[in-house]
This record gives sequence, C-alpha cells and structure tokens, in this order.
Amino acid sequence: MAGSVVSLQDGRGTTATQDRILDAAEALFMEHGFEATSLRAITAAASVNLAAVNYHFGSKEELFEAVLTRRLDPMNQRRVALLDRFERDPANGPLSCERILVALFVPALELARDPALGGKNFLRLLGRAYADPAPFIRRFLSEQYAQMIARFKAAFGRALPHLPARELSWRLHFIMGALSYTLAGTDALKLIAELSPKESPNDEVLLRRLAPFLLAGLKAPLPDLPDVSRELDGELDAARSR
Amino acid sequence: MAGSVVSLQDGRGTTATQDRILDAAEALFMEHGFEATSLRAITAAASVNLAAVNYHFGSKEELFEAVLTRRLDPMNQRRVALLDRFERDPANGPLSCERILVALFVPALELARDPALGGKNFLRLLGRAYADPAPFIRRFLSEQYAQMIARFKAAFGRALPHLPARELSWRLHFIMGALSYTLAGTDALKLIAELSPKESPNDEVLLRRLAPFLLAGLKAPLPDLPDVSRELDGELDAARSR
DNA sequence: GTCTATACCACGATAGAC
DNA sequence: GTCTATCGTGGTATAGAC
Repeated sequence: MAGSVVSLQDGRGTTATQDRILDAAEALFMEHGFEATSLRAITAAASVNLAAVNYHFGSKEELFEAVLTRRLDPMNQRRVALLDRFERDPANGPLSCERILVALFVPALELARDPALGGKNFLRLLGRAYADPAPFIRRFLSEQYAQMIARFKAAFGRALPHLPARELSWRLHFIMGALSYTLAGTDALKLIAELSPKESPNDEVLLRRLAPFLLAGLKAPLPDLPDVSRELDGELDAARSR
Repeated sequence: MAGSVVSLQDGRGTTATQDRILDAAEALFMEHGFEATSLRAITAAASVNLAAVNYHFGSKEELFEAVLTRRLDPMNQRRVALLDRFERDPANGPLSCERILVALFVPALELARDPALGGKNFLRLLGRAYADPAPFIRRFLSEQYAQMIARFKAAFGRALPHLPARELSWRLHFIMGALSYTLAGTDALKLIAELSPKESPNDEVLLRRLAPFLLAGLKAPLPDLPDVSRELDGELDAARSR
C-alpha cells in the first residue's frame, strides 16, 4: 500500500510522505467516497501520523482536490492538445463532431487503461465527484474544467454552425453529464443493464456505446417546437385537468 | 427501531412528529446534501428531540430513504400508469419513442411544478442522490426504480424492434443518467451554459431541451464499428505509440 | 407507545512539545 | 517536520419520564 504509483519526478525526492498520502487517499476515496473516508483511515494506510495530512495539505478538502488535480490536470491538457493537433491538421477541412468527441474521450480512455495514470477506478471517482453536492467540489471542478470546456465549445461551434450558441451550451452540458454519470455509475444500474459479467467493468465498451448516442444527440433537430414538446404540452395540460 | 417508517394515513391524523421530521429533513437534505446535514440540525428545525429520528426511522440513512420514498414512489407509479394508458389507447398503433419519453418526463415535471409534491428542488435532491457514492443510496434507488425501468424498457423495445436488447439497456442507462444529472446540476455548470439569469432554474426548459437530445441518441445507428469507434481506435493506437 | 435527557465513541482540526 | 494531546461536533444507544 505504500510507495506505489507515480511519485512524479524528484531530483532528490518529492516528499515521500506527500506521495504516500496521495496514493492512500486516492485508493480510499475511490472506494468509499469523500465523506465516508476518514483521515484516520488514510493516514493509517499511508503509515503516517494523523496530523500529517493537515500539515502537508491543509485540510481534508484540500487533500481531495490534490488527489483529483494530480490526474485531472494532465488529462484535460491532453484533451486540449489533441484538439489543437486535430485542428492544425490541414488534411480535413473543418473538424467533424466525431473527431472532436474523440479528442474528448481518448485522454479519458488512456487514463482508464494505464494504472500508472490512475486506472479505470479514478474515472469513477471523478464521475462521482462531478455530481457531489459538496459546494467545494463543484466549485473546484468548475474551475478545473472551465478552459477545457470553453475550448471544446468553440470547436463544436465551428462544426455545427447552424446550432445556436445557447443550444450548444446545453448539449455540451448534457454530454459532460452523461459522460460523468456513466463513468461513475458502473455498479449502480446493474439492474438496468443486465450485462454479461465479463463486460461489467470495461470503461472502453462503455464509451464506445456512449459516443454514438451523444453524437446523435448533438446533431439532433432543434427543440423549438418539435413533436416532443408539443406532446409534452398536451400531456401536461391533460394532467392538470385531471 | 419501533413503530417506524411511513405510517400512511390514519383516520385522525398522521403522527405530527414524523411529518415534521420528514419535512425538515427534506428541506435540509436538499440544501446541503446527505452527509453535510446533521441530525441535530434536522431535529432542531423540526422542534423535536434528537433521539426522535432514531426512534421513528431507525437511523439517518433510513430517514433519508423515507424522505425519498415519499415523493419518488408516487412519481414512478404515475410514470407507469401513464405508460399503461398510452399503450391501451387504440388510436395509435405501436407506441412511439416520443410518447414513451413523455410518460417518463411528465410525472417529473408535475412534481417539479407542484410544491405540494416536493417542488423543483426535490428533483435536484433526487438527481444528486442518484450519483451519490454511498452504497446504501445506490442500492436503495436501484430497488426503487427497478420495476419502473423494466416497464419502460419493454415499451422502448417494442418501439425500436431493430435495437438489440443489450444496446437498449445501455441507452436507457444513458437516458436516466443524463436526466438525473441534468436535474441535479442546476448550479454546477453555469460556466458552460452562460444562460440568461431568468432561465436559470427552470426545469421545464431544461427537459424540453433534453428530450430531443435523448430521443436522437435513442435512435442513433448501432455502434458496431461506426465512424467514431474506428477513429477512436486509430487515435488510441497513435497515442500508444507516442 | 412516544418522547426526553444524556452518555458514548469516532470524526476533523489544531496548538504546542520535541 | 513530526507527533501527542485535546477540543468541538457528528451519529448512535439507552434509561427512564410521560
């Protein structure tokens, strides 16, 4: 349980203590969530004193943020870098939605596949954090994602010039939500999916099925007053008068 | 652990204490989430003794479940009833996906619009609960949703006979995820949406935009080996060799 | 049965000794 | 830098009053 995983570059050595805490915290947060993981459990697993967390990171909340940043920041940077590369590629004209989605998904898959980058369980932790009620988590993730999202919104905007900016914002919101939620929920909806036992924990299969679903939604007709809305109206009126 | 839980309508009046606790708990859970709400805050707001919660509900977790069941159970029953009504209607032949989605959305909107049923904030609580890491919440919601989901899955299966059952299961999973996430996240992604101040908390607008998005995803081409997957493959290979 | 007062142990945080 | 001691607050359990 000790000096595992990355321990990023250290000339003479990043404080071994901090890395041991980060590794232990990541594993326990992944398993039990933020609130249900005690500092006492983390420090015991890392073989350090209870007070070490507060000394090195300031608080349990800041430790949680450090755990996320360590993986998330590089992933989002890779997303943007991939998108840059795609856009500079002169071969294809304007970037297709498909390729933009690829730039969004591939770094997540790389992370999921490489245990040294966090492994697939880290994505579950991330997805859960994304929907956590705790205000500090929501604020933190909003800041972490802000530039990356803005960058992708611009790219999608060029790929879908007919789509109003507001509508695009919503659809991007739906995409990020479905992505986070899907990655977080592996165990939640076994009842729905009745999936084969082997397929269960495979994030790649998940994303491969999610991508076409989201792509179709992204290109869906505008909701100005299409079938659904009208039917919805009618049904709501009927419901009101019942 | 004694005369616990619902104690539904009784001639002379439901126990005032239990209802006061449920109302206070619902309000506080909505505002701060499960973990961040203390029993002491709940019992103070309800003007009852601290031990009353454990007496009437057994534990904080069971209180949370009671808070959810009170609104959720009727809503899911209405969803199924609406679907039944649509299917028995002889006018239209096989039920369209649009109308099935309507049966899924309308009871949620009714709940959101009627403060007596919980109001829109309850949907936020529900969406957050749906993505909560706590195992007891995930288990509880799975059970609550199980029959309803099975019912809708059968209906969608008839509307989309070409879609393999497994693929349908996934897409239903995505739909429930996007729905929960969307309803939960009103404040989360203000950064993405840059929405007009007035539009912000309107759940109806949200669902009207979400419905076409999900509908298109539901009808998307199969992901066997379409464009996205191939691009994804190529890009992953490229990433590996970098 | 219903409710109250109170005791318990685990938690996160911090001050101060080493 | 690291540790021990301690504080306030959390969920829970129970004994006894009405």
